[in-house]
Amino acid sequence: MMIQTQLEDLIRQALKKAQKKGDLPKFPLPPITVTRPRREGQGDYSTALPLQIVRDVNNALKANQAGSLSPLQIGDILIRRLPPVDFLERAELAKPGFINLYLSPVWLARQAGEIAKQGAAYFKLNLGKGKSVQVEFVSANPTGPLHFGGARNAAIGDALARLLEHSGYVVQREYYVNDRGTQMTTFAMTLWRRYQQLFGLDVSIPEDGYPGAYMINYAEKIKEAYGDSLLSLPDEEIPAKFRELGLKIVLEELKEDLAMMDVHFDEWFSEQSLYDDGTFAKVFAILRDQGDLYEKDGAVWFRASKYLKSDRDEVFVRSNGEPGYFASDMAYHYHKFIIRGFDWVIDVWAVDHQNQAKRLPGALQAFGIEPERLTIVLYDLVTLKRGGKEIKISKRSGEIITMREVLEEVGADAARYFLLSHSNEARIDFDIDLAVAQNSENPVYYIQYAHARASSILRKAAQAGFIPQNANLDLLTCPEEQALLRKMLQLPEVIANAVERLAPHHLPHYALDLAKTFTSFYGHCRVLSELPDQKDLTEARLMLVLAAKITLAYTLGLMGMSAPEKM
RNA sequence: GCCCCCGUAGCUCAGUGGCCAGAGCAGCGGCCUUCUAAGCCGACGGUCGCAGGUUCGAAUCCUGCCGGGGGUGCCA
Repeated sequence: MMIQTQLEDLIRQALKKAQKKGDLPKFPLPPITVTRPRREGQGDYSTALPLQIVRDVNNALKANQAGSLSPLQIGDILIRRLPPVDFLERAELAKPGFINLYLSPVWLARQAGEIAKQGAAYFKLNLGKGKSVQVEFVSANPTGPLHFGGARNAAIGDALARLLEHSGYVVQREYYVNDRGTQMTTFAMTLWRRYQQLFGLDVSIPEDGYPGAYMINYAEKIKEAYGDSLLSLPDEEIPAKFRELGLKIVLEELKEDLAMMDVHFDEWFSEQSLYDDGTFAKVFAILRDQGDLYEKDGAVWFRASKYLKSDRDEVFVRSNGEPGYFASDMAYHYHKFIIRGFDWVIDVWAVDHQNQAKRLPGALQAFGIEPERLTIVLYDLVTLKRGGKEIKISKRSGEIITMREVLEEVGADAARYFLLSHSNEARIDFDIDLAVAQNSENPVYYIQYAHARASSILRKAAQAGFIPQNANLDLLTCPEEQALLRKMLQLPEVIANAVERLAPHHLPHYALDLAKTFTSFYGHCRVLSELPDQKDLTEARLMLVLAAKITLAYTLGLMGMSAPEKM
């Protein structure tokens, strides 16, 4: 359990005890929170509980005609009732009514040993208690290479999945493949024309087709595999055949691109399969039988107004007979919750889907699915910059800046770091020059360097024959050592906060903080010493270095970044 | 029109009820016979978009306004 949570329990116990013993009157317990103060001298943790309960206390006392208490008096009472524990050194009262809590330096020092012994397990939480959660992310249309914006989706989605996995959830990563509908047909027909062109036929791509040069590459792949044998295909077979071939090529490419970022999916879920396996028909029947569907203007509408605070209904089946995106989304989420039974589903979408994000969870009530079970994480777009100037993309030529291009230029670690370091709702100006810079301007290298340094020290120590197994950790008392220990202990809190808010951007900020604290320790505290009388200290510090290395690697791992042994 | 997001140090951004607002970078001043100077230490730097309100306490919550972006489709 996190130390923060343990302290909250401690304060709660003190309050209960004070009430039981009659030091304080009885009133319902408020939520008790212990936070990390910003400033030094205010404890490792503090609580403003006396200020929060002073009114309740005095109202209760007034009812008993028993005078009144000040926040400081209440704080004093609570401190006296705090049960003694090994990790808490002392509690101090501070004006106007705070209780500042100081961790025991000896206990802190010994955590280095715990981390070294337990490894990553030290930081795992059990917030999820085995709940199953699906994280669906990226899910870009399979009609071409991934745009760079998709990289942000991948970074956020994968980091969320990792955070949840390490917090006691059973996680499934899913990519939703929009393999049906008008776009797919247009894609297939563009591909067909490009294929024909490769054999010198004078044909042009469809009016609203995909003009990008990558389509020619796809056509060439088909030519390599099939030669000219497809030219004679009957007209009615062309769309389906080229859709199938094109989809296969694109999906392979998507998998490769995402693998460059070390992003892997458990399931590539086909939209078309919802229609092939009867899920859509089932959903349609359910809604129809509930009276949630009606016809108007030749289309079938879903009575969204029945479930949402909205007077606008949704088109379910278009007048051309094709189900709309809303229908697919309903069927898809029916499949997620009812057929596959996920406890919780997180969809990672770009902000331009905000309207659907607002409506879909409520609409699922039509299937008896509580809206809270679907969380849609929205993130803002990414603009690419080079030398401070925005790189414009040309829609007309169909040339986009692909995720692969940027990853090849800046590297997956830097891309992950920058894409993750902004809150989801904030727009990102991604400066390629900065991400590529291998100098002090780039925090990515600073963080990884800290890990490489820790590794280097441990390597050298091993060569020198140090085996820090029974080190006397009580020797870790200097400010830099203690600061490093405190920072490492913060990681579970960072994870818990990131999970609670589904905000992975806290990780890169913490990582930088941790690296800074480690490097400061490195600068102040010589680890490897030749002096015989320093042997104990060296061993203790080696444990600390090992613990720091584990913590750094774990943090980098949560972000999907590598932790190099050498740089 | 209505709805959502953003507006914090020169720049890029954290911080969403707690005690004198933080980091990185840039700029300024120190520090390399020492485990990687891709480094360390220090000083400087802010009317938290504006105006009201709620609260013992507001960058954080509420209302209005200003500026930027997005949404509001028988596109996804």
